[in-house]
Amino acid sequence: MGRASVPPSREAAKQETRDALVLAGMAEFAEHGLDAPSLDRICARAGYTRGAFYVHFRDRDDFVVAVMEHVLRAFLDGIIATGDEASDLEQTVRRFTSALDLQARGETIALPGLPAPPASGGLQLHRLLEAGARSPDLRERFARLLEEAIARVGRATAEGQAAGSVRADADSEQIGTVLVALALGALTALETGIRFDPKRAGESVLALLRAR
Amino acid sequence: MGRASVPPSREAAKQETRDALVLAGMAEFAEHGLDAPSLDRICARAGYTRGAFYVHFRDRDDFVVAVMEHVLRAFLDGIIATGDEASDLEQTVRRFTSALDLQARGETIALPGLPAPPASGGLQLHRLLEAGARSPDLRERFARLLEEAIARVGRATAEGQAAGSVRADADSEQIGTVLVALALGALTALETGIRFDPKRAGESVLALLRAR
Amino acid sequence: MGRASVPPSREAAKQETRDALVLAGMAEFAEHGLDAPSLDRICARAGYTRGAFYVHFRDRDDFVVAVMEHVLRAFLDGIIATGDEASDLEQTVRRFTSALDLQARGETIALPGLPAPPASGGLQLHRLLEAGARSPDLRERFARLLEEAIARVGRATAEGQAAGSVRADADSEQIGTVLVALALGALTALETGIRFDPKRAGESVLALLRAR
Amino acid sequence: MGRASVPPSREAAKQETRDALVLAGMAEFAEHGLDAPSLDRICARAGYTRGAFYVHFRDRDDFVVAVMEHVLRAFLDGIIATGDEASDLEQTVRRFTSALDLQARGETIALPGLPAPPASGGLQLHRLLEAGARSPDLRERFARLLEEAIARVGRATAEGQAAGSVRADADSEQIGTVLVALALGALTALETGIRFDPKRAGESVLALLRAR
DNA sequence: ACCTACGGGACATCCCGTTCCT
DNA sequence: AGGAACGGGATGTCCCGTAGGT
Repeated sequence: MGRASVPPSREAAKQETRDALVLAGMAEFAEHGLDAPSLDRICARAGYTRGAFYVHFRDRDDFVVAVMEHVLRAFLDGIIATGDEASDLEQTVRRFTSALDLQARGETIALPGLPAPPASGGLQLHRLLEAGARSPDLRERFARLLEEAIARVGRATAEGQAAGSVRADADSEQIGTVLVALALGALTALETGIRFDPKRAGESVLALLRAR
Repeated sequence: MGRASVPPSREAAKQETRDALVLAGMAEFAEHGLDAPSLDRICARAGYTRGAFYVHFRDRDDFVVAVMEHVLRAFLDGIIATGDEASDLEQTVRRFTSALDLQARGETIALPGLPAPPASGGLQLHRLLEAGARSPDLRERFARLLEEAIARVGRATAEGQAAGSVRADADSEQIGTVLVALALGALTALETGIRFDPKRAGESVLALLRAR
Repeated sequence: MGRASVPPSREAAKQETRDALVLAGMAEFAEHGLDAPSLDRICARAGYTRGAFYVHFRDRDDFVVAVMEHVLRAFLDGIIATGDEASDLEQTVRRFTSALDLQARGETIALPGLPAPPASGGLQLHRLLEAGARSPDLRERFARLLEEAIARVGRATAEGQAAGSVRADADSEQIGTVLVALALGALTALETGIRFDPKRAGESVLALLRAR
Repeated sequence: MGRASVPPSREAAKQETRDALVLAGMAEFAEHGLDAPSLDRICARAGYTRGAFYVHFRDRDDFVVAVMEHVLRAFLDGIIATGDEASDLEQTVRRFTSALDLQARGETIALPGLPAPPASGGLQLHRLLEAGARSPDLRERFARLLEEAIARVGRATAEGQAAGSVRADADSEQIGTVLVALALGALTALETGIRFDPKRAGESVLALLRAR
């Protein structure tokens, strides 16, 4: 402590600028997609010009990746991390399908960290994949995250098997993989606009997994 | 009918030009993504200029959609349609996981209609979704296709149940939905680069579905 | 003649655009100097964008040269060419000093071809020289023009000598050179803001040249 | 006075930095013109960064003016001031035309204070005028200098008339004005690249002025 | 006094869509 | 149908002036 708070002026101002740009980017991308918004529009919305932009980002792609990272983190903080304790398998699946259900109704997942998700339409998985195609770094980050999810679901499965609530004749790790893939597929299915009811699908899967 | 015997040369030449452009587009998109290639590059590769391009396509997006439709059709013709008769559930799943396995090894799915898929990396689902985001028309087409797949898998499930090889305590239609979503998720998983073994995952799923 | 006037559409439109840009450039340069006006300002004033600009000019310097050529031509058409017949030496000198006198009062030389010389301050010799330093082509053009002026004044001198109105003990060609240099110097002197009366200086020179 | 004996090291170091910047500026301007060299280039050449620059100069224009003042002073010290006593008119004219003749041959006027004028091409009057257009202060300084030259030439003329070597039927002050303007014009003429022989022109002028 | 870096603004290139022309 | 090029708009680089920081 002591005098640590006196001159955060420089670093703070810089971070403020960067954040303003990222926020503006999130809003513009949510409203008009990843390609349409010009840097001038985004910078103007943040109250800066492109001169400021290129202090913080190498180029447009670098910026897109930064924004998607922010979105991804917000999504995870809001959806996964909230209740990471009571990780019983049924609850995990139901929490996820509920979130999807909200998204299916266009009500979007409440993304904490956003002033107001204007018309975001939720996570937009395909944009995340697209950004990942541009940045191996982001792709890697996303992959780590998925693997962590797989591990977590796998553990929940094993616990369920130990407790006798999940059928025992299946490799718990494989079940983790399959369920996470299914989650990705559900997101994709929603984006394609096909008739897809997340809750019913979730119940069907749970039925398959239930002991007996 | 009627005056069909006059030289179709006019129409044929036109179609030839269009095809050349689409082919060039597939190659460029496969090599450099959907955004990078300029129309000049693509047209030059096809042996034309942009003047010809705008005779056949409304704008760039229209062209992207046309190319993706072509890719999608080729994919389906090659993977699904080949053996659409012996639609027993296990075979359907295995055929798909084998295709994914090829893709996982980077050997790409042999796309008939391509001279030589240079570095395409297969279907690139996220590009298809991206294209769908631009064109409601393409999205709709893709959605219909998925729903047909769901119906087909649902029928296979029902037949399996009737034959006693698939567990009976599940709505066959829901199983179709879940399996197709799972297929989409598997494609997505591969694109993210996570450790994912399509064949093992497929076996796990079949195990869950098996009677007993 | 015949049908020469039917479709001048393309070429004419192009020339119109170019002219509009040059006109806007003249106005902006006259008001704010050669360096200050941005291309965006100039193009906006002409009713276009920079996209149009680069169809007609290689870069900013190329444009500056084009504008200065236009100014130079206008200056010559207005000042020299008007009365190129009665080229007796005294008249030539007086016409020029009168023009300078106008410029000295800030009233600018009426430049035909300009809608209204806003605050041009006349020819601004130093800008012409500056432009010449950037473009050997323009410099060359300006040099040719000066040499023609020298020749013309030389002839007028010789005629004056033949007629007995100009002292005979001087090389008429040298007199031409000296008088043109003097004209350049007078323009320069005016730009420096020193106390300089063109008419009186002209009379002094004529006195030196007069026979007797 | 007072405390003048404390080490002047502070002041001296500062002046040294300023001089280094001006010297670097002269070199860069001589090599690439007034506009092209960036402040970063100039400062790097002087061994500093822009941080040092803005301690000594308000902005770029201020710097350009400072450099041009330096150049002007060097020019005057070298050309005019050397022999300012023996101011007989013929000698004054001949000294100037000799200097011009050197410049005409591209040998440049030896500018004391320059390590080696790389490709300076001498005074470059148009740059001086350009700088004057930016700085009323410099323009004023230049104007004073010209008026002093006019006065000096005027006196020399009057003396020549008194001695009977210069024709008496002319206002000596006007002759001064005309000769200085002629000098400016001669400089300009050289910069345009026209065929111009300073010595011959000088002789012609002297002939016009000679008594008889 | 001097350096580092933030942010504003200009310029040149590239690309797309349209229009005239062949 | 296809080519050529005009004109609009976006991107990235460069440069200047300023404000923290040493």
